[in-house]
Amino acid sequence: MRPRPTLEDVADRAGVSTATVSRVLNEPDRVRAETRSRVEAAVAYFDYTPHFGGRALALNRTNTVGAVIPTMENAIFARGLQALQEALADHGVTLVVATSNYDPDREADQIRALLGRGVDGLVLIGEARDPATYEMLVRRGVPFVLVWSWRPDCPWPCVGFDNREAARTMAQRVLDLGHRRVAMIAGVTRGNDRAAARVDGVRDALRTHGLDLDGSNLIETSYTLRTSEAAARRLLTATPRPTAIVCGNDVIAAGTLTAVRALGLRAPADVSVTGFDDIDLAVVLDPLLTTMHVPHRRMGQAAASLLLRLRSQETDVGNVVFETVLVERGSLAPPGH
Amino acid sequence: MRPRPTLEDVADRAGVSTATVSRVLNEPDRVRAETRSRVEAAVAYFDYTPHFGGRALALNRTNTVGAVIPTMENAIFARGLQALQEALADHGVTLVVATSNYDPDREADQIRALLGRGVDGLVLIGEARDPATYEMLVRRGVPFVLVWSWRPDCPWPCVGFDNREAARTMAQRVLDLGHRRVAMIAGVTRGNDRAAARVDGVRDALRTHGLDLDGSNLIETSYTLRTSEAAARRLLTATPRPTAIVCGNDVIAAGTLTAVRALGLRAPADVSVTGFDDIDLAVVLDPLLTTMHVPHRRMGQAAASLLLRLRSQETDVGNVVFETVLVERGSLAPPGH
DNA sequence: CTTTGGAATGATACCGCTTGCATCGAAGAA
DNA sequence: TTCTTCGATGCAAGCGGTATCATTCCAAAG
Repeated sequence: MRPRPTLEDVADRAGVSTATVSRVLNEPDRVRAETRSRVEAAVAYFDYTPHFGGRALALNRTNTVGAVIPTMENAIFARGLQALQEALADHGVTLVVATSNYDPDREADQIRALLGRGVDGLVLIGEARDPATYEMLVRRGVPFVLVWSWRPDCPWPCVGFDNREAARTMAQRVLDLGHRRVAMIAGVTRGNDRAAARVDGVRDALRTHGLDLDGSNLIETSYTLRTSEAAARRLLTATPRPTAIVCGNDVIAAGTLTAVRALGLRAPADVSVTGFDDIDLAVVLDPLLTTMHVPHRRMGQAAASLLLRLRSQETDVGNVVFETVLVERGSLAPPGH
Repeated sequence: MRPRPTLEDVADRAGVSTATVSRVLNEPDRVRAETRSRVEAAVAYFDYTPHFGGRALALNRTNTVGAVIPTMENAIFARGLQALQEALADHGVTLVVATSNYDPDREADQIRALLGRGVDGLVLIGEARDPATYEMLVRRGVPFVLVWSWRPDCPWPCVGFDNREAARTMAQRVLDLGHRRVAMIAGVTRGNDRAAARVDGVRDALRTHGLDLDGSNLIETSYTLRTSEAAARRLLTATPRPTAIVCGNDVIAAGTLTAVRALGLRAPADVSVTGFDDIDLAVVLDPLLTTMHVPHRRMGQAAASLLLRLRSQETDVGNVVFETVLVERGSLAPPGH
């Protein structure tokens, strides 16, 4: 195994200086065609690729952006990341993904790790985090964009939708169908503004009917099948049993449907169930899940676009707000149907 | 926004040389406690973090390893990646993930891209790829490990299980229950040795009963709900209808169950369905999916371990083979039950 | 023929960090 | 007291690129 070829090796073989080789690689037009082809031959001969570290040092950029997401274990973020990655790749930027497992401290660690790795841009999920983190990002001048949340007056560049409003819409629909014993299984709201906003939205809707969410009809759970099934069991074995359960996301809804079945009940006849996010899972459940569709891919693309603009010194790129769409499938029906 | 602090800034403030600061950061024991704490104070003062490029250049390593997976859009690889990432992080190594979308050419591109980013290790899925790619990896001396496949005499370091044998076991079980009209919906086998091995395994089993897989009872499809549902419809509307459909993975099985339901049939009474991989999806389907459990997390951990050893010049690290376990749930039953 | 302008290329100073080697000083040995 | 030893620290040479500025060369203008 020979040592890795350097610019100088290529330059020597082509009989030019390293400067010229560098130019051939970066601004081909600036060198005479004949020279260029000689250099290209030498590059091919060595199968030369620039040394990442050298380049990063000279340019002071890595063309890498990082994303910190809560988890890869459910598909919620997958599609958005895929779109993000593709859009960035079109501009020669690589995406590095890290996960926080919904833990704010761990998220901060991962952000630090990515910065240490020299990312020159960051995509973060949601808005809720320690102000010190924002301060650090601003101080270091690292461009970043927040995805998945949007609210009026968000002070940071963000791409998302109004979780609260979307959840309100969903709950309103449930109420419109005649449900009055409505419960909610929410995601853990600590450090998770999306989960919190969804709770608020459901509460907003319930209040217009003089109802509320409290200890008796609101449970927080992590986004896993196991824990959400347990939560659903609690709700479903209470008296009186709710006629509808609004879930914080599709995974929770899946767990809930499992509990419904396990208890010998039927959805939506005995209890309606709604989800949120509209991941693939929603259409393989039985009954098909009524859920709030979120434009995953478009969020990923928009995040890429904002971030690229921020990277090129553009300031004040604004926000991008998407609409969500309530997708009615079989899991929601009037009570008793 | 001040310019990023450098080692020199820290050194000046602490009244020492850059060499000492570097030592404090990398081999704290080699510097006197009193000096060390002065340096640490200066580091804290500037909130200094080493420049990635500078470090990579001086050390000629990035402490980054790359993984190229087919897709993030289904959960098959998520858990393994998570485990891989955690295990690597314990050793100060960052994981960078890229996706190929099951396209061999694109995979090669992504490998090149990762090498260009200076990864000093690579995790790849499966064994099937252009020999030129292997040659390049060897020539550049980049350590790599293959995950998700294993076969006797695999010439590369790999971590996985015997897909063929596992598929054979599954098909054998189907046959043991009395099924004779058995069909398979496989993943696309081009460039995917796991998919191909699973087909081979099923074929092995069928042959012991004088049966075979051919154009009439074998369909290849991409790993998506939409395409696999379409494939299942084709099989289920043929005459005579198969009494069991062995699927190349759980996603395909989910699509198949959707088709079963859409056609007014019932599983397993009218047709049994089996999956492969045992992702979370398997336990929210109705009926619960009989599938082959694959030790995702352990594969991720083992891959990390092998790769770390290869990185530290260790050679000939061998392979790691896992057993898979047939998990019987509700979707498989004797024909006509 | 000389002059001049511009295009092509070369020489070289960084970029920030690590590390081998030199230096310094204090403690222990002679 | 002088010499040795060794731990602690500094000096400075890279690591592999990029980019500025200087130089060369050639052709067209004078």
